This record gives sequence, structure tokens and C-alpha cells, in this order.
Amino acid sequence: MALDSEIKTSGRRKRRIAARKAQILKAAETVFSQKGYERATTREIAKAADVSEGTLYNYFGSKSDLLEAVAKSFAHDIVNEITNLEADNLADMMAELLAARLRSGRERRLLMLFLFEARLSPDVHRASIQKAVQQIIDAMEKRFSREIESGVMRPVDPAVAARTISATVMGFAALYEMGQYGQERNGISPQKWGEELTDLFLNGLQTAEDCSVEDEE
Amino acid sequence: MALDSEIKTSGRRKRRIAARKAQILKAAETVFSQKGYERATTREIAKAADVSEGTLYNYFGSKSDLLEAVAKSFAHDIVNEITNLEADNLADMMAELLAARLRSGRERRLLMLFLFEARLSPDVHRASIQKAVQQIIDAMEKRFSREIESGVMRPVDPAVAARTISATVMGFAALYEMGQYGQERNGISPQKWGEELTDLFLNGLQTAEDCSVEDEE
Amino acid sequence: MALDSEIKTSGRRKRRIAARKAQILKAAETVFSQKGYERATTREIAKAADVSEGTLYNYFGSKSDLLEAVAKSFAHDIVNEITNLEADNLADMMAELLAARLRSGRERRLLMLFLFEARLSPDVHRASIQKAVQQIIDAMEKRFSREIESGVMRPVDPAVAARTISATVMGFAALYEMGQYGQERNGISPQKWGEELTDLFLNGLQTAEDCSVEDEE
Amino acid sequence: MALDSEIKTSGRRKRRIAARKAQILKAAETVFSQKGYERATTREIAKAADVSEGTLYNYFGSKSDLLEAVAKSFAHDIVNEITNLEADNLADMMAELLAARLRSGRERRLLMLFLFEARLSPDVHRASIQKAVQQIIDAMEKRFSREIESGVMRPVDPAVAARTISATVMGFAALYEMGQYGQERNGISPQKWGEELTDLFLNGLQTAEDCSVEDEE
DNA sequence: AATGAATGAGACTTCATTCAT
DNA sequence: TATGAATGAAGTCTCATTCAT
Repeated sequence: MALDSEIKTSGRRKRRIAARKAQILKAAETVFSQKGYERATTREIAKAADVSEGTLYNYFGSKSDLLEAVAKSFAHDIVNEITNLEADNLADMMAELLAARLRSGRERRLLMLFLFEARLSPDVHRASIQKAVQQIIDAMEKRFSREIESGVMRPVDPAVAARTISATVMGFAALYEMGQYGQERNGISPQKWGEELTDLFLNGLQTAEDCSVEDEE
Repeated sequence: MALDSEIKTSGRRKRRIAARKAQILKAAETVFSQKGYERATTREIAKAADVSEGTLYNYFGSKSDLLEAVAKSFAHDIVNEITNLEADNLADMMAELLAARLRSGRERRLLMLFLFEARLSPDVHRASIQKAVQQIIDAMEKRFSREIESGVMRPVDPAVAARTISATVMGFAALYEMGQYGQERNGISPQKWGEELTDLFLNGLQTAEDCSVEDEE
Repeated sequence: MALDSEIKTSGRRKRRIAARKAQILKAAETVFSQKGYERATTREIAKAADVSEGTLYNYFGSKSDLLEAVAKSFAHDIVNEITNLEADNLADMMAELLAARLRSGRERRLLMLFLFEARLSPDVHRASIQKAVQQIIDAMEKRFSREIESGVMRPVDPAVAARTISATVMGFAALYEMGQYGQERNGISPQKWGEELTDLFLNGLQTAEDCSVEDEE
Repeated sequence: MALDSEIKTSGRRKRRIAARKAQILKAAETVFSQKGYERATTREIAKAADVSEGTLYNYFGSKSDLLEAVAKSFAHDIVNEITNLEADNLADMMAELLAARLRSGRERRLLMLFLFEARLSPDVHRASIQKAVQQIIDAMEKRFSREIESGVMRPVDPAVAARTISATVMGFAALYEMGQYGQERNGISPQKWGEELTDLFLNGLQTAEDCSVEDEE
């Protein structure tokens, strides 16, 4: 009985602990995405998570650990989305792939954060963030391989394509956040941008005549 | 004679001062590009410039001013290059435009820096960095307009194209720096990457048949 | 019980925090009064309060805030004393009013500090110190009004009188501190000085004949 | 001839040097009186004197030396004025003595400066400023002795009187500068204040009846 | 397990003073 | 003699982290 109660308590406790950890993680994600790593303070994260600073350190060893955890969780979500995205044709898939990334400000900002921190952070920390980004790219590469195999996509190097698309999305995330995305084109939605981008990627920049010529080479 | 000597001296001094300013600017560029704005310390910049910290402040009002100056100088150089780039055909121009950006680690890192700081910095500082990035995009837009007018480029929206290319370059800069550009493809040179990218942008991702079809729409 | 204990603990903590704040305030008062605002360092104040510099900033937002708090607390004490001072006759009241100010070195020095800083500090800071000094003068003015109403004091303008006495006290505070108060008259106590001053203020400087004459004008 | 010319040159040079020194001294006086000693910077003083910072140090050994020189020159001027002030009666003399001090903002501020710095400065420096203040008080004491001897002034202790008046003037200088002198009495001129003060000092605070009584003691 | 006060290293910046020109 | 660039010590303040309660 006592044991049983203990187990129950332990179970409840574990759940509460997990919930608390998630709550802190989410707060960290929010603050990091808004302020960047250096400008975010543990105090602010604690406040956003509605816990004390001390509690933060009961769940995560350091500020740096918090960033790693955020990166891991973020990569996990994106990889899932890329892998499971369903679309009838290449244009739709690409449009969705691009638009989804640009749609959410949080996602845009986190992408930037990781790209930046992956390079600037001290070594250990750095590796784990790089790993998160790598996972996203790998997922995309696999997805492209699938599309090429099924003949939907031109047989480009899927590694190149995955990195190109990823890079473009990341770059757009940055532009978008900077407000330079289209100052004089304020009405353009992420959706619309996704389509225009898709057009560019699908059809390229050159004129139709060139297209056939180049293609024959 | 005495006057002449004085002028000479004064001239020499002026030259030395200008040189010193450039020397500090370059040191700041280096340190900022390696560490980012927040992690860079004035002490480190001073050391890299081989001057005392106090001297830094004789030439620039604050750390923030230093970043602005770096942004300005950087944008100036890139804009010149974009505007004056000469190429016989679209493919060459694009390849060079892309490869040039990726070739220099310093340039890659500075691009990232500005994209990041443009969003995170406090307002005043922010505006001037955004301006620098805007200038680069504008230069590219103008260049594309020129190419479209002369029929070399398909009549896409030059604003969209400029931002897309810029975003892609920036994104690649980030990937490249992260070392994720192609971990298992270490032998690939920026040159080669430029060409692959160019292919993607010129010819798109879809198969040849799709190309003509989509084009006719 | 557990709750009760928690409340007790919390109470103890709160008391300790209040005590700490007072302890820092007192240290600041001491150091400011000895060194002046500019020459006082936060390090020295922290040391005098037996806390770290960081702790200082947990209780007061800035060095300037510290000075404001000192001014506020000082004014509060003096105003109380002026308002509640009891004396049987004008001579006693004046003597006490004057002597009390001169008796305490700390009070003398703080008066100087505020007079000085009220003029030199940047605007915001300045206003709150001026307010503190104003409160002291106001208290004295009210006190004089009371004495005039009750016929104890000649019906001079209480505003003029309050400012004159205040100014004199402040000036004496300065002289006293400088050691110029009476270099060759070291044995004179603040008490004795208060009496001599009182005589001057009560009877004026002129001879008796003049007194009646002037008075009739 | 050569010698003669050298002497002449030397004379001219000496005059030029003296002029330059005076020019720097005046600038220092201005800046010190506005900003206080600590907040005044050598750069600002140099600028106000229209010379370089280096030149400052050719004429004065240190910032502290500058303050000493200012104190000396100031005391010299005031002592002269006090000694030579001519007035037909006590009331006029007192009024002028008081009003003159309050009339000039520069004089008010310098008085404050010396009172403050005399206490706060490191020892050596301190002595010379104290000396300057002492000289002013001594001059006033002598002047009062003269007036008492000639029967114009009631035979109070001249040392007490001199210090009282000095203290009052200094205190008023502080109040005046703080703007608390009479916020709701803006129209009152230094002249008018001088008269009101004179009344207080001549006739005292007590009622006429008291006056005669006290006087008889 | 939670709290938040305490810590102190280290960041940016100012400024009196020196010295080569 | 005049200049003003260079220096570096020292000051204020922030913030990740610890620990007693």
C-alpha cells in the first residue's frame, strides 16, 4: 500500500516534473527567439516560465543547456513535418514546404538563432546545435530522394537541392524578420511568397528557349 | 619652408590617423565576424587592432558605432561589386554572383552578422544595419532589371528575384559557416557550389517536360 | 504548522531584506557624506555595507538612485525634528534648531552634499534632491508661521526667515566641516556656537539705539 | 642688439605666457563653476580656453593645480572688494556686502565649489583651498572690527559675525543656485533679498519689546 | 523541490595625463 | 611651445550561477 502510494506519487511527480520542464523549455524558446542567445537573460526566461531562477537550474544545468534543448525539440518537430508532408504534386509540396517555414514568426526566428549560434557558440554546445540543423537538412534530403525516385522531381543531386532550399528558407527567414522582405510590398503574404518562390525554383530564371537548350546539354 | 614642413607633417599625421581608423575598423570586422556582436569584446577588438581600449573610443563613439561602421563599409563594397560585375551570359553572371559571396569566409560571416543584428539590436543601431542590407538588395534588384530589359533574364519580378537570390546566398553563408554545407562532401569548392546553384536557379527543379508545360501556362 | 512555519520564515526573510536595505542605505549615507557623490564609489559603499557590489544593485537601481534614497530619508528625519521641536521661548527654540544641525557631523555633511548635488546632477536626479531640500525649508517656514502667529516671533516674512536660517545653517555646516569654523577657537562647542548665533539673529548686529530707530521705520 | 632683441622677445613672450595662463584660468573658473570639480573635464576646460589639452599641462601641473589657482585668484578678488567697500552706514554696507555676493552667478557657484572641494579634496590640495576661504573670512573679520571700533556696529565678536555672515552668504549662494531660493517668489531680485537679509541681521527676529529687554542684559 | 538574494567576474566607457611630432 | 592621439586605470553596472532557507 505504502509502496503503491509511493509509486503513484512518483508517477505523478514524474509527470509534474516533465510538465515543468516543458514549460521552461517553451519559455526559453520564446525568449531566445525574440532576443537571441546572448541578449536573453536567465531571469527573463524564468519569468516567462513563471518559475524562479533557481528552479531553472534544477531542470537545466546551464543557459547553454537550455539552448541545446530548444534546438533538439525544434529539430524534432520540423523533421516530422518534412517527413510527413503530403502533397499531390511537386509545386504544392514545394509551396507548402516553403510557406510553412515562413508562416510562423517563431519558426523563422528560431532558424536564425540556430544558424547563428551554431557557429558562434563554444565547441561542445555548438556540436549539438549543428546536429539539430543537420537533422533538418537530412530529412529534406531524404524527402527529395523520394520525390526524385518517383519521378516527380528532376534528378538533381538531392543533397544539393536540400541544402539550397534550406539555405533559401533560412535566408528568407532572416530577410522577413528584418522587415526588408518587401518594404514596398507590404500586402504580400507568406503564402503568396511561397508561390513566387516555388515558381522560381521550378521554372528557373531563364527564358523558355534557354530552358530547353540548357536542358538538352 | 617651415610652413611647408608643417603641412607635410600635418598630412602625414592625417594619413596616420586615417590608417589607424581603418586598422581599427578592420579589426572590428574580423572580431565581429568571428564572435558576433555580443560575444565580441572591446578589449579583443582593441587587441586585434593593436591599440589600447581607450584609443578605440577616440575613433568610434561606442561598440555599437563600430558595428554600424563595419556594416556601412561592407555594404559599400558589395554594392560596387554587384553593380560592376561583368559577364557574357546569365549563367556566368549568376555563378559569379553566387560564388563570390560564398568564396570569402569573412564575407559569409559578415552577412550573417548583419542579418542577425539587424533584428536583435536596439532601434537606432538596427536601422543603420537594415539600411546596409537594403542597399545590397537594391543593387541586386537594379542589376536584375538591367538583365531582364536586355532580354537575358526571364521577365520575373526583379524584386522577388533579388530577394530570393539574396536570401539564398545568406542562407548558404550560414550553412557554409556551420560546416553543414556538405560535411561528407568536403572536396566541393565554392566554385563548384556556385555552378550547381546556378543550374538550380536557371533550370529549376522540375523535369524538362514539366518545364515547357508550366512555361506555356 | 507547516504553513505557519513558512509564514514565519517568510517573515524573517522579509525582515532581513528590509534590514539589508537599511544597511546599504546607511553605508551610502556615510560614504556619500564623506566623499561626495562623484568621489564615492559603488565598491566603497558596498564594502561599507558589507555586501558585494552586485547586491547593491539588487536593492537600488543605480548609484544615482542611492543618492536619491539618502536624500529622501534625510529630509524625512529633519522635517520631523523641525516640526516637533518643543521649546519654551524663541531663544531656546532657535538655539536648539541651530545647534542640532551643527551638532552632528553626518548631518552637516549631508546638507552640503545635497546642496551641491542638487545643482550639479543631471535633471531627473536633481529634481528629487531639490524636493528633499524644499521639504526641509517648507517645514521650517511652517514652524516660523506658527511662532509668528502666537506672537513669539516678530512678524517677519516666514519664507524669508526660513530660507535665511536654512542658508545660514547650511553655510555653517560647510564652514564647520572645512575646519575654518574657528581654527584658533577650537574649544568652542556647537552648543556655544548655537547660542552666539541665536544672539545675532535675535538681536541683530546694530546697536540698541539703532534698533529702536530702525524698528520704528 | 641681439641681446636687446632677446630681452624684448623674452618680455613679449612672458606677457604672452601670462595672458595664456590667465585665459586658461578663466576657462577653468567657468567650467568648474558650472560643473563642479569632478564633473569638469580637462578636455572641456581646454576647449573653453581654446587651447589643446597638452597646453593645459604646460601651464598647470594637474587638474587639481588648476582648481587651486582658481581658488587663489577668486579669494584675492573678494578680499579686495571686502576691504575696500565704501558705505555711509551699516545698513548700506551690509546690504552691499550681501547683495554683491548673490548678484553674480559665477561668484555664487565658485563659493559653493570651494566650500565643497575644501572638504572633499585630498589633503595637499585641500589646504590651499581652505586657505583661500580663510582669507575671505579674515578680510570680513577685519572689516567688522573696523566698524565696531568706529561704533557703527554693536560690539559683537567680529570673528563670530564674520563667520555668520559668510556662512549665510554661502548658504544663500547654494539655495539660490538650487532654484529653491524662492520658487513662488520669482520676482525677487538679489538686491531685494540683500535688503531683507540686512533687515534680519540688523534687527533680529524678535519683537521690539524683546529687543530692548535682551539688549539690557 | 522551489525560491530569490547574494555573488563577483567581466563588460563598456571615461578621462587625467603623457609624449612624439 | 603647441598639439591631440594614445594610454590604461578605474568606475558603473549586468548577469549566470550558487546556496541558505
